[in-house]
Amino acid sequence: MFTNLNTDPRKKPRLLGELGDLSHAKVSSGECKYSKGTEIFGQAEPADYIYQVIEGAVRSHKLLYDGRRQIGAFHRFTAEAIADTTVRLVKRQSLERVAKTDPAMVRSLLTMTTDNLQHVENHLLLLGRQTARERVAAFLLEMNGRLTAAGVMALPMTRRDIADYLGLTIETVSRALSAFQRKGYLKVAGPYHREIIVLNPAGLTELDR
Amino acid sequence: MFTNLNTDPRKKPRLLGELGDLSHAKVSSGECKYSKGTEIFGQAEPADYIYQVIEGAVRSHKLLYDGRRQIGAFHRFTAEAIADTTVRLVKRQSLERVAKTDPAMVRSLLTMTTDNLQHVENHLLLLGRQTARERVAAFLLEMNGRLTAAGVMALPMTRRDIADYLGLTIETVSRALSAFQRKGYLKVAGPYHREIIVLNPAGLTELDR
DNA sequence: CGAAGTATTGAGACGTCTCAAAATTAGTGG
DNA sequence: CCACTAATTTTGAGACGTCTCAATACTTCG
Repeated sequence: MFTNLNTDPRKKPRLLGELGDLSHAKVSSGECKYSKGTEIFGQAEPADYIYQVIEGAVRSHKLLYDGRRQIGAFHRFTAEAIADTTVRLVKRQSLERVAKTDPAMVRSLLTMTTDNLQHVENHLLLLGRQTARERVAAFLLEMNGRLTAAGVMALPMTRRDIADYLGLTIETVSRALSAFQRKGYLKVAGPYHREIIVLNPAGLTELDR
Repeated sequence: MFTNLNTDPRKKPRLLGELGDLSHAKVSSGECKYSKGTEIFGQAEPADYIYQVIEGAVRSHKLLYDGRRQIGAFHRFTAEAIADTTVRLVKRQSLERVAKTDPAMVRSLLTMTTDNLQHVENHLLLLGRQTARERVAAFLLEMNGRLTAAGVMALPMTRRDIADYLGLTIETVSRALSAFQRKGYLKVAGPYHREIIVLNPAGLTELDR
């Protein structure tokens, strides 16, 4: 998957994901490790680099001047929490040079970007036109689709991350989850950031139509 | 610009835009004309084609089962309203064949997709975290940036289109515009769908920070 | 065990939506 | 060009949902 990973809406770096593997490509790249909670940007000129997550999990977000935050996507490469992460840095300039000699890679990049675009456009509909409960239901089903089979999954992020992904407050997310539990749509167990959710998808799917 | 143009969130066609010109490319393409209000899709299998607007203006949107709509982007190639439009159809399959022989075109597509992704990700922030007035202000400034110089512009779409673009109701859009007029941020004149807006960007820019 | 961080719950405030009516504009046929 | 009708926009009043602020509960970590 592909996305911005920004603190400033005006800067436009890119984050590479699962589809492409640039490790053998003829680009000048370097790996960097970031521990949990570290800002990946601010350390290199964002717009000049492309990032690929090798291990860990990353969230990409944008900020408004007053701190309001919107997460665009979660990127997960292990079952871990938003945790220690290794990232490969690729100079954009270098990439564009390679693009001329490696058409397959460009095609791969195009596929990734297109997939990401589809995800983000679905997210527009969610943010623009769905209620709080519909958003939380959609989020749970999205996570469920990516993870373990059969409605059992871990939620490796905080309520704040979920809220900022769904354009809600943490209180509203919490209330929605509580309501779903009361209705028998899910059960929660386990420690923070590794909560186990047992889904009864029937109810949620109806909400998420 | 690049975007989905959907009635069904599950189908994923692509709409090409200003950057690329496929008319001379070695792809099998055909032009189609659509009059105002026509659904471009439903007439060919959406997922199998890529679309490029040649003349006119197009909006792309997604729908929920109950009719709630979210517009992802406006695409404008004349100053006209969402009006009669000519579209070039390119078979996706054909495009992928060409991609192997025409790396420049793939790079062009990648650029377009990346640009579109940036636009959509900014829109996520708007839909997730900005108030109604901030959204309307951002919309006006976005349109202003694309059109005539110096704060004079035509608004070639209905309140419903604007509302669905901003994730609001038509009433809320109307109230925001009225409030801006009362504050002296803008003046409106002219007929429906060709309203002339005279901006005083100072106030709006502050709102749109 | 204590402290800090995170999540849940409650009560009220606020903003947007819904529904309804009035005003304005567009389109049509005489 | 005018009258009439349909469509769109504006405005108003109240309903509803989410946010804000505050208190409590729970978890993690020292």
